[in-house]
Amino acid sequence: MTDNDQILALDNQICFALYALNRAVTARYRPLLEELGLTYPQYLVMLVMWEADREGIKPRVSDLGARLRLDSGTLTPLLKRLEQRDLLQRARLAEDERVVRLRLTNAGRALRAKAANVPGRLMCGLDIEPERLLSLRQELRSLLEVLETAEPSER
Amino acid sequence: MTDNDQILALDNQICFALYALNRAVTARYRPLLEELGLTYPQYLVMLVMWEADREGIKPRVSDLGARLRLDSGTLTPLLKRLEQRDLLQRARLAEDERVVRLRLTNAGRALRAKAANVPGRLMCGLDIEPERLLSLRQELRSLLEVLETAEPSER
DNA sequence: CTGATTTACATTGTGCACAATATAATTTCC
DNA sequence: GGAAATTATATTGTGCACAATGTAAATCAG
Repeated sequence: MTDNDQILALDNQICFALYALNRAVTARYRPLLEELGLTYPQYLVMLVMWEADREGIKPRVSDLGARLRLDSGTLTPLLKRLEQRDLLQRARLAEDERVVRLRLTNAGRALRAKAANVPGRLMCGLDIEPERLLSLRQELRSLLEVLETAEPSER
Repeated sequence: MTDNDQILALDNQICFALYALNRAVTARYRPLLEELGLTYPQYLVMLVMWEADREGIKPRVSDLGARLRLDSGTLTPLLKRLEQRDLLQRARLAEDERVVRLRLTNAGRALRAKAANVPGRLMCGLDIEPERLLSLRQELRSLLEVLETAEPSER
C-alpha cells in the first residue's frame, strides 16, 4: 500500500472511529432508555430539563438548542413528543410571544428517579477503568471546543 | 450539588461529548463532501468501495454492513442513490441470487482523486497535533472493541 | 427428495439531524 | 412612529439509523 492508499483507508479515519463508537454507545443505551420510554436524544433533552429544574429554571427551546447543539427543526417535533407523553409542557411567553418556555411536569420530574441508575447500568459488565473515561471525555470536549472555535474548513 | 446531581449532569456524560463531537466533525466534513456530491455516510461507503477496488474485490452488501456496522435497512436505499448517480452498480450473483455484489463504475473510481484531499483540508486551520489524533483514534477503536465484545447491558 | 430453517437483502415505519424556508413578534434606525 | 432588520420557533423535505417484517433463495434434516 502506498501513502496515498493510506490516506483514505477507512481504518485510518478518526471520523469513522468516532462515528462507529457513538453508534455503539447509543445502541448500548437503547434497551435501558426503552424502559423509560425515551430515545437517546430525548434522554439528553431530559438531562438538561432535570438540571434546569433543580436550579429553578424553565429553559427556552433555544437554551436547549445551545446546550445540545440542536436546532428547532430537530427540537420542535422532539419536544412535542415529550409533551404528548406528559413529561413536559411548552408555553409561549406572555412578555415575548416568540419564545417557548419549557417546564417539567410532575411525571417528567418523577422520571428522573428511574433514570438515576442508567449511567451505572450502562457501564455494568464493561471492563473499563473510570479514569480512562474521564480522560477520554476531556479529550472529546477539548476537540469539540477547537472545532467550534475554528473557522469553517478551507477552500 | 450532590453526587446524585452529578451522575446525571449533561456535562459529565461521556456519551454526550461523543455525540456532540461526532456531529461537529460531520458538520466540518459536510461542505467538503458536498463538492463531491456525497453525504457523510455515502463517503464512508465510498471509502470501503475504493479500498476493495484496489484489492480487486467486489464487496457484497453484507460486507459493507460488517465493515460499517450498518444493516440493509440503511444500506439498500443509500446504495440505490449511489447507483443512481452512477458511482457504483448493484448486481445479483448468478451463483447465489440472494447476494448483491457491488462494483465501482469508472465515475466512482474517478471520484477518489477528488476525495484524496478531503482529509487534509478537513484538518486545515485546526491547531491539533497529529499524534493527538492518533492516540484518540486508538482509544476510540479500543472502546468500540470492548463494546462489541461485551454482553448486552445488565437487567 | 421435501419440509423446515437459515441467509441475504428489501420494505415499512418511526425518529432524529439539518438545510431551507416560513411566520410572527420584537427591535432598530431613521 | 413606521419601515427594515433581527429574533425565536415552526414547517417542509431529504437522508440517514434501526427495529420489525417480508421475500425469495439456499441449505439442512430426516
